[in-house]
Amino acid sequence: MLDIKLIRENPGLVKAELAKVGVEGDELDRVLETDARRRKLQFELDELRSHRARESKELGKASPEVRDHKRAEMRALGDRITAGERDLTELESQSENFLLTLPNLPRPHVPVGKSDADNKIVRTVGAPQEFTSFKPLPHWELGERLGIIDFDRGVKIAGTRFHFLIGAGARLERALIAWMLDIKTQEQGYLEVAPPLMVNTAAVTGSAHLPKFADTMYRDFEEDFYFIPTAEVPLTNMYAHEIIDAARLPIYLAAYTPCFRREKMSAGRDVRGIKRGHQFDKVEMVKLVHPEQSDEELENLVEDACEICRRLEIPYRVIQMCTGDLGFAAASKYDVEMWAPGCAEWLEVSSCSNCWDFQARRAQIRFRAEKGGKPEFVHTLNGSGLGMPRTLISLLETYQNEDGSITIPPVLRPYMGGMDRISKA
RNA sequence: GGAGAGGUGGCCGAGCCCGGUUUAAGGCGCACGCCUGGAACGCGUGUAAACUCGAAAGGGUUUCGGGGGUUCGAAUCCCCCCCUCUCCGCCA
Repeated sequence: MLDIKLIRENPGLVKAELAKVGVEGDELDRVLETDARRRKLQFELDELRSHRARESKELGKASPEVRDHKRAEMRALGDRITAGERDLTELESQSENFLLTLPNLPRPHVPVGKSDADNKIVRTVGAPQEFTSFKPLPHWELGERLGIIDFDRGVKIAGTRFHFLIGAGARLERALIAWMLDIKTQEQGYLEVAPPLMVNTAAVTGSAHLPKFADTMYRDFEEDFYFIPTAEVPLTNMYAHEIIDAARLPIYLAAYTPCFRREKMSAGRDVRGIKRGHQFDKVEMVKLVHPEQSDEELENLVEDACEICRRLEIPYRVIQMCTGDLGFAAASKYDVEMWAPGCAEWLEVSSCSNCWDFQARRAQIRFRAEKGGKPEFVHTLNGSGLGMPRTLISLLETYQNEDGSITIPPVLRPYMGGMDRISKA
């Protein structure tokens, strides 16, 4: 959420920045008008309430005659206050509801652009390998031939975009998760967390997935539960409505969780293989940091994601999102893409965002810089480290052999009970 | 799911029956000052957040789990909801 004070004091700037992310700021004038009315009403109401408190106290001490005499007058005052409170609540929720629909503003260094076509390739590490003796297969063929991915039975019991991982396939994913978490916790300084996979409306609003993305999430309509679309939601909200001691910052959190997405927006896209399912596993990183650190922390976060690609020895590249492709909550964002030779494309395995104070303001995550100082909003960052299905795709396709077997990357062998190759059972 | 007990400031805890005398007692913690060679003890002072008016100094309002109601006036009375604990039931 944007700071209403920033909009109030600098509407021109906010409009210009919103234009960069493709949002017309025309409605800003309306919210400013609402805000002005709200403040005026707030002041008037405060005066009335102050008056009532004093008078009521006097009335308590007054004689019964005086009391009866003034009662009608006070009653009218009470009615005015009640009416004013109703109006104030209405104005507040109007402003609030509007502010909740505005996206974050981009950082100044983010390249201005309209769509993903304007994104910038920051660097490419490793070159896509040449397959000279045979043509690399896509993972759906490899997986089915090896019997480690079963699409038909996934569809049978759940529907399209579901699959089974079986035997060494399931084991391989579990190995990836354990290995990634070990790197996060033992080398990169993250605290491992196993969060709830279902969260309430407040949490999903705090992370800015509501109100805008309501139709992309699964939910329980009877009980105010949303199935998390990413662990970013529970991790970012972990410290909601808290004032964190500055000495505890930065907070680095890592979690493995399944993620649930309706993928309504992408109906018909990426239907082949395991690239885009309704449910997928992911290791997620979240950082809560001092505002002055967040730009630098984002760079480190991207590196923490890239480290996984490096150790798997799979070519990857880092893409800087332009203003038009930042998404709703990010002020700055990088994607990490891994090369998948079978389907011959770069796959987004990580998306790393600096959300600035956008989520912190929604979720009221604050810290106190010094004793007695005013609480300030932290900055929140999140990034995948990494998403399983696409990492699995790259891995299977990269490490495939001519006979259809898969070589297990050396770093994962300890997590596979020493197995060095997946062959047809 | 049923029954009972609860939810009060950073923490503990009184107030609720019986509405106004509370500026939410008292304690702990924390900060500062005095005391001390230095500390402990002791003494004193202070100790939330949000909104809002104001150039500032400073002022006003709201918040006793959340919402609604009664009332001139609600932490206190009434209704609904949420959460915690104890016991019972059911269940992986």
